[in-house]
Amino acid sequence: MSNATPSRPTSRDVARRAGVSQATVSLVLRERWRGRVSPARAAAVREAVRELGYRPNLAARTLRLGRGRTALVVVPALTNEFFARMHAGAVRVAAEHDVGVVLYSPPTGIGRAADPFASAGATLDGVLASSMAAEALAALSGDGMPLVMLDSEPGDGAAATVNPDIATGMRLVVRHLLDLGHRRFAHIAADVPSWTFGVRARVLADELATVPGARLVTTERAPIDVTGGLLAAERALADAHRPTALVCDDDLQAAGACKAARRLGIRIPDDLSVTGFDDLAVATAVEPELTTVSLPAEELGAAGMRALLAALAGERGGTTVLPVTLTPRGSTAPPPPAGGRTNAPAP
Amino acid sequence: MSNATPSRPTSRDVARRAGVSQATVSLVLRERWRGRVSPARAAAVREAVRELGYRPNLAARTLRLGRGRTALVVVPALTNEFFARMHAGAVRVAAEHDVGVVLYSPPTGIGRAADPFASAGATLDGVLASSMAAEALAALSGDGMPLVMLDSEPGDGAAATVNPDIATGMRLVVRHLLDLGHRRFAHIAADVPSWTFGVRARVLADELATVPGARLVTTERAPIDVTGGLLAAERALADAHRPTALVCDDDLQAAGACKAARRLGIRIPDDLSVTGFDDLAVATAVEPELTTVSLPAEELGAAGMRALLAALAGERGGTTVLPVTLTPRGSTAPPPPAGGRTNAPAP
DNA sequence: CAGCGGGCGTTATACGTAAAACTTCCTGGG
DNA sequence: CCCAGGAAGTTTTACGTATAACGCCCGCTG
Repeated sequence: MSNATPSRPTSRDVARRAGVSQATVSLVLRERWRGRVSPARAAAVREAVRELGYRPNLAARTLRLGRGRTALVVVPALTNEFFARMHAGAVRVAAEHDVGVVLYSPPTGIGRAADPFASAGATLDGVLASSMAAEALAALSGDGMPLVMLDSEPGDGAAATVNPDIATGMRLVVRHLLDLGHRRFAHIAADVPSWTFGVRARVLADELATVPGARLVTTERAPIDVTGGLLAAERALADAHRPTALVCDDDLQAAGACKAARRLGIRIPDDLSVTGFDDLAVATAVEPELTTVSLPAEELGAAGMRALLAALAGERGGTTVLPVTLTPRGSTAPPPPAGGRTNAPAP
Repeated sequence: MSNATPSRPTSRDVARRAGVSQATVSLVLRERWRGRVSPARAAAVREAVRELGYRPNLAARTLRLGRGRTALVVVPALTNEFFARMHAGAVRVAAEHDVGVVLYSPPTGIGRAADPFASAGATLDGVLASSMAAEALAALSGDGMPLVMLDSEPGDGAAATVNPDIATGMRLVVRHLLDLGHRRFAHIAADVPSWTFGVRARVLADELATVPGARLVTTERAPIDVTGGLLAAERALADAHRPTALVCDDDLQAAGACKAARRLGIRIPDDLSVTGFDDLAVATAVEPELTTVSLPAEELGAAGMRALLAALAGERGGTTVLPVTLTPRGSTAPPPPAGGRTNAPAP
């Protein structure tokens, strides 16, 4: 177990053991030996590799090849379940292709974009970035490093973009509520600038504009957490012309909104309908369960990584849009009878 | 934008530009120039570095030095909020010390431990592993790679171990319930083998044993999610001799348990007390909010990374235990008056 | 004045791998 | 019989960095 040399075996050690030259070992291991090395020797090399437990030194390989097999994944916040799931999908695909993943999560929002590249530097082959601002692109595209954007504004700098069909998701939510009879809406919006939230706000407004009498009473910006949703809902419901439907940008906010309503004695879904977004674990943890939009988070990350691998291989991909579905649950229902009026006549 | 040579500048390019040799550049950049390079030349080198936007090639540096500045972090499942927060803490500390982080999350539970080392190989300097089985140690300790365990059984193979004070956490939960008057308990336990869950079960049993009349009616194993907790609670509450307190290993399970109870017409906390563990976001999303144990997840990851950095520097650390706190909320209360009897008299 | 040590720099080499360039041997066709 | 050409290897070199080993020059001292 403990030899004189506890250091890792090199390809030269393998060569010595197999009785061949180091070059031959390299040829065999790189599967470049068709018509270059006899099958018998190749087998001997592989046997020696097995016996010594040899693993190629990645630093040396990367140095020699000019590129490694490592992708940088940038996510704003891993503690957000959606990003975590996206990341899991990306890591899974990367692992399948024997590509390592280095994670970068900006300490304070989307800020200093140069840092991760300084630390992971030349060993990186590509970048998979989620929900990032455009200025971060500049630092990268100049380096000729393939960049795939996830959940972001499709732009020129990226080799490819993979997005969930947010527009359709929000459209389904609004239609669902309109079909139930709702006309007075409030939007609890995420307080961070991001493509996905921009789309949600725009589609919400657009859809309401197509229905006479329907209107957006108020938009409240809030952090993406339970407390944020709670406080925002309190503000939204304080309005005399109270909305009957609360459209939230996130399930956590929706859960908070439900708490706020209950504290005000407003029943869900009888008096107020609430919708979330993303279909996180919390959506089925609360009561009533949240009507929400299910996003294929894992598949999004997986597709993003596949696009990045394709880009590394030279292919140039466009924008991929993944389908989303509306998942109706218990937090939405027709508005109360007086839903159309301000002062409700008692039945 | 597009030069003849789009490739990264090397230290030789910097040397040429500054009118010095490549060795001098290296000396300046490594801060090894005290009495070796004149301040004027050093400044010139730094100027050239700035102008060219030079970044050292990490692969070459790693190859030369025999070690890099990269740590492997192994977590069972990033989509678990607790692990995500732990990981965030570890990444933060690593970034502060200019150390890169490679993430490995086993595709299927805690399984093949050799894989990540194959893919990240020789460039790794140390490993920070969470909730891993002991056999994974073997593959590593032999390589002489420092290993720090998080949230795991303190063992010999690791350079250091950092754990939350799970025993105290569970003790606080049980005392809290006992003080409220509960005597019939059920345990909804995580169905994965892990140090932390073993401790919880043991402490729960031990504490109940110290109080005459107190007993554990049943232990139900369940996956760590809402549905798992829901189904387990249904089983636990089907018992004729129904428990008055449900101790869950995780907040998600506790949330599911609350749903199950409500479906059975059991009020929380009036008829049944439920406790969670970890203090995840869901704990305050549900109603009533969950009484739970707050674990310092970020700090755990941060302390683990600090221990790993210390180990890389040659220091040998022991076991660090981080304090936890009980966070009482609305899901616990004294048992109903008939709590001691099986057939409750209708009031 | 010769020697010599210290400040300032350069040249040369090693890390482990990949692959181009080269050598050797063998077979078959003209 | 001789040579083209391919199979089967080996030798050599390059990747970019860090540092050991080596000069050179200047001022100081015996």
